Amino acid sequence: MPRSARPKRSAARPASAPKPYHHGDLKRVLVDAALVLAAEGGPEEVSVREAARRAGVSPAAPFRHFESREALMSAVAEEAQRRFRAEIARAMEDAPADDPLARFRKLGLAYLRWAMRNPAHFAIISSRAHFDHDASVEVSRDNAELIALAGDLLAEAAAKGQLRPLDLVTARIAARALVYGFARMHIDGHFPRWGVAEADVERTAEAVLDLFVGGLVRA
Amino acid sequence: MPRSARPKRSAARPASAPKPYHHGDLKRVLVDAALVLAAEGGPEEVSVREAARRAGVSPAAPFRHFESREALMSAVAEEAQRRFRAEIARAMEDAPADDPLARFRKLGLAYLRWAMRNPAHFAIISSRAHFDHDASVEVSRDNAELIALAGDLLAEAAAKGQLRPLDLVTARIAARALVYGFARMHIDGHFPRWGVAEADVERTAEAVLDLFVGGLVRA
DNA sequence: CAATGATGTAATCGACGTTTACATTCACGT
DNA sequence: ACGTGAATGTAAACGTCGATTACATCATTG
Repeated sequence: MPRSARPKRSAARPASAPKPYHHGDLKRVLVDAALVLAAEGGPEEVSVREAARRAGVSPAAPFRHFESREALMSAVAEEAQRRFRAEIARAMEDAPADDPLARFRKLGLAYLRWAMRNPAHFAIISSRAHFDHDASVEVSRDNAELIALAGDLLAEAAAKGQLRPLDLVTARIAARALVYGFARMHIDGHFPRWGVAEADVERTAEAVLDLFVGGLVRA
Repeated sequence: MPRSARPKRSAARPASAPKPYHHGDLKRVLVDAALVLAAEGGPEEVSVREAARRAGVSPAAPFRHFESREALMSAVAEEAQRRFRAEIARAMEDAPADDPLARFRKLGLAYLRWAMRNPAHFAIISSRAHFDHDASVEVSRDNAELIALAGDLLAEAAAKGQLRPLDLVTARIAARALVYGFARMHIDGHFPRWGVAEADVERTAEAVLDLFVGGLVRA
């Protein structure tokens, strides 16, 4: 029975058709499944076998597309990084072009907001424990750009006389430590202990950021 | 529980004697082995089997003393927490008793110093991922005391008019986010990317802390 | 000194990452 | 249209891990 026109990789294959031997877009599906697994149970819960299971494929299949679990995690990290970068870029668009300190604040807010809402994906991006950062140009480049952006904004603000006298390199590192620390406190479950309810986390993040920026400005 | 219960069996067995069936102090030895494993390869590298191997005991033996890997990690966390607390206490002893802001700074420095020198143990203490915080009263209590101490010092400083007008709760959270973030940047391997060499990390930590405290004081 | 409980071992289980040999299908040159 | 090689799937296996079970050894104590 010649199955005349096979929907090779067209949209949804009819529900009655038998599962085709080839998946069509397994690589992408595996990454998506891994993203979901991470979101559900944290980065550690991502397993190659479970991703394969959810993709409806044998345990060995993923290894046709990823050398190892770490390689899969790298792909996951790159997708997460793309989303993160997109959110940052969007936030910077509607920030006042002429006020570097306001832009700096907006940058911090966007960083924190995304981290609060995508804790597992943020965790994957942010720690060497989950994939090989050195092997992923994209994540490295994005990160370098973020660092540079924050540094430039601080330098502009200083040039405009908005800041008290301080070392810009130190300020840049302190700013990063502040937002990264806040994000990790959230990820690592500190806030219940600090009396900060889940619903208040974003508000608290803003208050903390404002307090920090307030400490940078000239009195 | 004093740690004096040493020669359960008469004396240390002569090197030539056959290995006795009972180990004598397996629980302690397992925790020590796990601490070493963590220090060598990070918290994730701690395995029950490897700890058993290093203790010269069968893979099932540890389960006589710990219900699960997580229980072992809890014991590890409690030992690490003891060491951390001791270092903090020591640092607070030689801090000026009458200058709350100086004490606050000293507290931050001690926190960072220990975290820089014991990254894996700090990581274990600091994240729910590695053991069940809620099941460990000791770690919870220590942490609450640390939070309270920082809060009290800030409040004292405010009462003495050392601080600019600010919300103390927010300042406390910001301070923690700053030091925790710095510590995690170190753990998660951010600093090479930030142009901070390993040798400069403690110096940088001090600069960052000073910049933050400088932002709290009244101008 | 015998009973009992504490603490060890051996064997086993299921989940995982990964590899190997083999099966199926796609893509492309003739 | 065909046939062949590359791409992509499966099945089965290996070793490691956490964990459980049945059994062995030993220390304590009535």
